[in-house]
Order: sequence, then C-alpha cells, then structure tokens
Amino acid sequence: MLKRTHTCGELRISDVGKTVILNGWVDRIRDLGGILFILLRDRYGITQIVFEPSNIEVYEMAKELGPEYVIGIRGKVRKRPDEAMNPKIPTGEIEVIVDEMEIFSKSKIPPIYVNREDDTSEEMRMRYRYLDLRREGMKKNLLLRHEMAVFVRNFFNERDFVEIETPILTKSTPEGARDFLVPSRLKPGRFYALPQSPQLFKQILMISGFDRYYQLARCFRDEDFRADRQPEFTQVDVEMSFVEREDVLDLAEDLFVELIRKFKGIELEKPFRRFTYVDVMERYGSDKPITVFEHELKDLSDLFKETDFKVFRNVLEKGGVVKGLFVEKKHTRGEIGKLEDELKRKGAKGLVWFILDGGEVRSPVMKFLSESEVRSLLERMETKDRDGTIFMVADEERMHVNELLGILRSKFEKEFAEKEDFLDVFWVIDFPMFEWSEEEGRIVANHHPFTMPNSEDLERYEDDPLKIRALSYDLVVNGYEILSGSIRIHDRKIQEKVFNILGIDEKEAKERFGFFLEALEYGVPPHGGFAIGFDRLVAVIAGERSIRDVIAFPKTTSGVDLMTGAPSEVRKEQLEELGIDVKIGSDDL
RNA sequence: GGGGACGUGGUGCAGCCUGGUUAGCAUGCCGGUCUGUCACACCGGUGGUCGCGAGUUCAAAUCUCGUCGUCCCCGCCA
Repeated sequence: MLKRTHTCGELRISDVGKTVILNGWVDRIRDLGGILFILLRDRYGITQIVFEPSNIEVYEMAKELGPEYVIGIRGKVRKRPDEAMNPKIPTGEIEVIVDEMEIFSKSKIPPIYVNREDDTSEEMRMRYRYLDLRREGMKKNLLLRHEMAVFVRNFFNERDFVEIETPILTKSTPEGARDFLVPSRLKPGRFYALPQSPQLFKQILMISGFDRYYQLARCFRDEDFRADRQPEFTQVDVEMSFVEREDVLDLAEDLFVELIRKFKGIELEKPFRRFTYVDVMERYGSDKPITVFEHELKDLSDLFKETDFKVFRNVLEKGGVVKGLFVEKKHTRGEIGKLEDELKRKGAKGLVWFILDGGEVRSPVMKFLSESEVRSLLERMETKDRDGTIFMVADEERMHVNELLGILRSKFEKEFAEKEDFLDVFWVIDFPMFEWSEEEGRIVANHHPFTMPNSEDLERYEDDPLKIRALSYDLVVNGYEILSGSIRIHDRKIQEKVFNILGIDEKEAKERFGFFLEALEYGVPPHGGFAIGFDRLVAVIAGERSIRDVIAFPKTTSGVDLMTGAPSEVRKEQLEELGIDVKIGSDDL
C-alpha cells in the first residue's frame, strides 16, 4: 500500500523537491487533454496532483479516475509556474507530479455534491450523511465541536472537576419531558428510562463527596423537535459543593469569557449583565430576548389614566396596564391582522396599532385620543421621527401584557438576527420557583423540584407560592437559553415543603424519588450547578441556525434517522422475549 | 395534536395560479477536442411512471380529496 508521508493540507513551497506519498479522495478532475490535474482531498486540506503523458502508464490510469475515488499517489513536490499558483488554497504554490498511483477504491457517482456547499436538500444530506460530512462546512463544524469539547474538559479539569459518567439506563421520573423507555428483558413489564438529564445523579455525586463534577452528558427527551431541539442532545453538566449562587455564576462567567475569547476572539467583561426575571419580562417580554435589538417595551399606563379611549381606561381602572412596542417597520393592515390573530389565540383581547409614516400618524383609534396623548405616546416610545409601527396591548394582568408584546418583539428579533452579526450575553436570575400549569390544573416547578427557593420568599409567601423566587439562573446567548442552573435544596425539610406546595404527598414522593430523599438524610453539602446546551452553544459559535448542522448524525423533525432508518420494526422474537405486544391501530399504518 | 411551505432527470430549481405542443434551466454524468487548469473551456450526447393513491375531465406535473416524506412555526420541551 502506498502509505501517506504527508496529508493533503501540509505541503508548502519549502517541501519542493521531496518525494512524497499522499492518500485521499479525488475531489475535482480537470483533464486538459495533454495534462491532467486532480485535486486530492482529505480532512486536512486539498493538494493538486498532476499527471503528464510522459509517464504513459500512470497517465492512462488517471483517465479512469472518477469523483470520490480513494487513491494513493507517489510523486515529487514541485513549484507551480508563477502564473499558475492558486492563492485560494494553502497548498496553492505547489503541486505533486505523480509517478506511481494505487486506486484503493472506486466510488459510485455521489448523489450529492461533496465539493460544493449549497444546492442540496437536507433530506439528501441526512440520507447520505457520510458524503455530507466530507463537505467543508460540516467538517468545520464537527472539528469546532471537538475543539470546544476539549476546551470545556480542560477548563474543568484544571479546576479540580472530575468527569463521571452517569447511567443511560435509568429510572423514569415523570414531571418534565416525556421519557424514552427501554423495556427490561429480565424484569418483563418494567422499563428503564433514558435520562432527560443527569440531575439526580449529579446531586448524589455531591452527597458522595465528589465536590466538583462535570460531564459531557447525552440527554434524551421524547418531545417534538425543532431547529434547536433533537431527541438526543448533549449537555455540559456541572455541579459543585460548598458554594452559593455567586460562586457558580462566577465560574460560569470564567468559562464563557475564555470560551468566547478562544472561539470568537471577543473579550467579554465580567461580571456579565444581569436581569431579574421580572426585569427582563418588563423590558423585553421574553426570558431569553436579544437585547442588542433594543426596542424595549414601555409602560404607557400613566399616559392614559384620563383617556377617553374606553378600552384603555377600563383596563387601567381595574388596575391593569397598557404597554407599547415600537419597531421601525411600517406594517400593512394585512400584516397587522395576522399578528393580531396570533396574539388573540394567545389570549389577547386586541392589538392597538399606530403607523408612523413621514410625520403622519395613522391608527383606527386616533379619534379616541387627544393630541397630547398621541404626542406623549410618541415621546415615551422614543420614535424620534422615525417611520414604523407602535403596537399596544392592554390587559389587567401585567405579565400577560409583557408576554403578548414579547411574542411580537421576538418576531422582529428574528429578522434582526438573520442579518446582523452580534454577541449578546447576559444572566437572567430570580425566576419564579413555581408556575401554574393550565393543562395539569396544578402548580408545577418552573425549573425542577430540587431547586432551592429563596428562603425569605418561602417564609413570606407560604400562602401565595407563585410569588416565591428560586435561586436559579439562565445564561442567554444571542436569544438562546444556553445555560441553565440553580442552587439545590440540601435540606430535607425544605424539600418536603416544596413537594408539599407541588401537591406531591409523601407516598408519591417516595415512589418517584425515594432513593434521592433517602440520600438527602445522610449529610448533604450545600451545592448547585448548571447545564449547558452544548449543541446550541456550538451552533451559536459556528453561526448555524440548526443544531442538526453541528451533530454528526442527527434525526429529522419526526425523529427518524434517514441514514440508518431508525426507528425500525423489530423481530417478533425480540418482542416476545420482552413480553411486549405491539398494538397498531388500523389508522397507524 | 394544530397551522404553513415544499416534493418535477443523479442533484438544485422553473413550469402549476389560467388543465391541451417534444415538461424547461443550471449542474452532474457519458463521448469528443484541448499541455497550466483551479467551479478549466468549447462541441455533442445521456437522463424524468412530475412522491404515492383516488377523483374531476375528452385531456392532469397543473384542479380536488387522501396519504407519505422533508423543513418551519404553535402546542409540548421541569
């Protein structure tokens, strides 16, 4: 075998004269009749190799080569003629004149282009993933992902963290996302669940005294998928003992400062900006806004206290609120109608709007408003004579107003994010500990039930638990929730109180997480941690819209692996062993 | 669970609204010419049951219904 002495990315002008062997894939063939150029590609780069008729045997062989053939060649490195140098590739000053060649394997005509970036449907790319991964874009992303993983591991290793693997086959703990289940052969009728996150294990590791733990952990959630959600994904899972919130935030900031410096060349300043949950909702209407797209929500309630516009006045008299959002886009009535419909589906009573067009203000509610009300509206919204649209929502529930305008704002954020290059990093802290779940008709944990509540709040709002804040935190990067974590409960009594509020009685708690509650009775250090959505983080750094582009073998939005065909049917015997009957209704096939 | 977009030679798209020629373009692929190309160029050629099924019609890529697949969004994702 012609075994390579160099890769296809490393030969330079200083190597001229050397006899080398290269291995790689045939990338492009340029047959000029009397001379034949081939670009030879491997993961390290591309080198031009040349076949000349003076070596007729090899030359004839080269004419038979096709795209994606894998070959080995021996030849001499030579300097290209001055006018034939290619400054676009690092090896562009040289070429290798081939005097011996071995064809390792032939290739069928590839169904997708390997040496071209666009022009391929995602369906094809996933079906022929091995070809897609040969392409520059995917190769770059996977190498970046690897480097980021190495970086993360180094960061934690240097700080005395220990990487410990936690089980993939584990116990289903309802609450949260739907579990993927794995049937147990030895205990027919019972099931393992794949972990949604290693949450309880990492806390148990703290109880075990490991002090500082991290893991690049695979997690599984059986919910519907999106551009930024796959059924299996990777978290950088971190937990530490004998710490308070500040310690955890500080460590996470160090990580992101160094990571962004290394991979983006941007210097973030510590401490990062912080918003409380209430703050960020009041200003942006979202708990993961893009703040560099300014356009904040403005409270207009005081301007309309005395207004003749009954809709506003009624809401305000009942203690409600009126808020507005200004964007520099003159909407058509059709566009506004669609936005209004969408907000109405989310419980908005209506959407009031003003179009600003060359100093003129148009709105269906103009006739109800005084000149001074309009003037102070424009001033408060800081329109500064710009054209655009002001949207206004009024409701008795303050948070509802925020959420509704936040939905609008996020649409404009997305348009902004498509065309701008930016880095927007900040903390959101003091999330509510609990929230009301409409469909379950009960209070549920906002983060998870092991999150430490703010202890003052816990005392003060025993009868109004929705007001209790949690010692939890999210790091938002470019509109994505990239990191999320909390200080955990290390006191069995507080844990019981939280279960109590959640309406989980002792028996139920025991069934679900009895092992964990028991562990809580054997000496628990104060601890806290976080998890980073690693796929999303890599995607943000790589500038990719979809995490599928930073995952080697992703699944479609319906959870199918187009390359392997998973999920697939299994043999009858396999099911019998497991004691499983598959019922497929006639509608299902 | 709901809404939307898309599905046409190997690949990426046009045609569809307003049904009626040989389904068009680009690229690939095959053959030819060409000794300095670099997305080689030029000439010639190959290649399509228009996702699948049913319906309407004298006639369906085109209209209708269903179905499958991919993508986007809502719900969901502690």
